[in-house]
Amino acid sequence: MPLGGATAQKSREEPPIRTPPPPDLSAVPRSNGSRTRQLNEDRILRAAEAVFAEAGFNGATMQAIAEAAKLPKANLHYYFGTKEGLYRALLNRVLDGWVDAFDHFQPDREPADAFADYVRDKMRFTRQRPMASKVFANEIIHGAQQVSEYLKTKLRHRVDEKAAVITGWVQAGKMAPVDPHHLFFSLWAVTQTYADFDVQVAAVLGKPKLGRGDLDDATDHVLRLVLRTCGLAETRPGPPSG
Amino acid sequence: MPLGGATAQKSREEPPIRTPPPPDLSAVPRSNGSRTRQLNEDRILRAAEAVFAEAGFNGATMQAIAEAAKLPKANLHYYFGTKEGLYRALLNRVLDGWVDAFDHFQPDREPADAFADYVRDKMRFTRQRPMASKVFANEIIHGAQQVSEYLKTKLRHRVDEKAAVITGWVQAGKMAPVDPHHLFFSLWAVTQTYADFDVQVAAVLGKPKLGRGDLDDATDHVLRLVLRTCGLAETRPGPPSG
DNA sequence: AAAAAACCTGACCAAATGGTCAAAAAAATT
DNA sequence: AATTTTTTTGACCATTTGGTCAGGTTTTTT
Repeated sequence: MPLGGATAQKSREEPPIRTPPPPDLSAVPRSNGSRTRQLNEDRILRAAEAVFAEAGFNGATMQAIAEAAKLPKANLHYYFGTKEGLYRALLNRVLDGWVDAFDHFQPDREPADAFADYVRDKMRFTRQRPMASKVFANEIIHGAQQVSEYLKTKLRHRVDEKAAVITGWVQAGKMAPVDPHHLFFSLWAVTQTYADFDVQVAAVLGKPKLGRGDLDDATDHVLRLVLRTCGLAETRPGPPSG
Repeated sequence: MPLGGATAQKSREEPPIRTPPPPDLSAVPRSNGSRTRQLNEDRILRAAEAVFAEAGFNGATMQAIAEAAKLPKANLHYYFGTKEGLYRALLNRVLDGWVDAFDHFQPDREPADAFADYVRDKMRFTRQRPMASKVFANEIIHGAQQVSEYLKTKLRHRVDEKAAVITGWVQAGKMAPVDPHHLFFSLWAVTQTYADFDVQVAAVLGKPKLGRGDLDDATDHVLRLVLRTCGLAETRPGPPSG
């Protein structure tokens, strides 16, 4: 749980009565498992994902999210406190699915299989939740204010860990030498570009909108690119006929 | 000149008098070459690039841009009319430098050289004007409202043209078969990721901020990736010793 | 069924923000 | 030097927007 959740209220002025400082629960969303709460939070987060992806943090309005969720605006504030609270909760959710794909990199696996699985996972995510990717991309582009801690600790360690696995493969002669960190950056870039920059890709391909077939082509291409980069696929330098 | 310039005013309500529709000058910035004008527009655009990159279109405020440019806010409106006008002018400027790099792809060149030059150009741009890249990325992520026309026409044709060159190389047996369009998407992705997502890259590398050395490493890596993908570099599958 | 807790929401703010304008200063032109 | 054009700005709006709140409704607990 990398990020904090919703805070309920904050008074503008400190009340004169010094109540015993409540334990700082600001980091733990007080989501008792209440049925309605669960349902509504999910509904709001879904709406927020779409609106934040489309308009960015500042462009998104609580009103727009409320309308997308078909709930009154005050309701969002009830569950998430502030706009930032909602945003953080959303980022949380997005980030959760982010690191999991790393699990494919196990020392005892065949590199080619691991990369293939990883790429396919990423591309599947791109297809299924392009909005999530955009929200994340937007956050990073604008300085990662909310997630920089996460990047510097959890993500970094995770990457270091898996970079070591790749280094191991290289040293075992199982794949061509590649800078593992930069390899990850490239993997993220080439897969997420189909979510974040979908409009550009579609425009250049002359399609009104990316379809399943396009994403399949993209996956094939990316797969080839990665395997060749790692020396895991023959690159017959000539026309397919010869 | 892919995009329009500044529009001066727009009335909220249609006046009852049907004045003859004025010739649509909305697309032509009335920038006479006045010395001060040239100077101030440039100054404002530079400030705008930084602010828009950092905060996105909606997050950026005219006030903030004015302060960055050290000019009163009303001055920006004098030169660019509206916030959108300023934004479009900025995008214009950014886009100008975007397509030029394509010139490296000439049929009679050695593929390896063309790709190397292209990648180096892109990486140089990433290093020198990361803000510009971010402004552009932001625009695309949020639907490319202002540049979709440009993407669908000028950029697309340019890419098609150069894709043909690459196809030619493949058919001549000068490089491994690759989908040229997707290859471009990958080229853009892996190079621009170092501008757009610099914060993430730095965080994962454990640096406070990307330095020249990091960008050099990145360039080496990307170069290798591209050449291997195109079958233009031997991928000795083993440790550097063997 | 009564009490408590959780939930809902219309009506309201205060602040921020894009944009306007008129009058003055500076530059360019005649 | 007079006149015209361009530039400069402080003061000023109208609108938007995040956030609050009180009082009511529903659900859960006892």
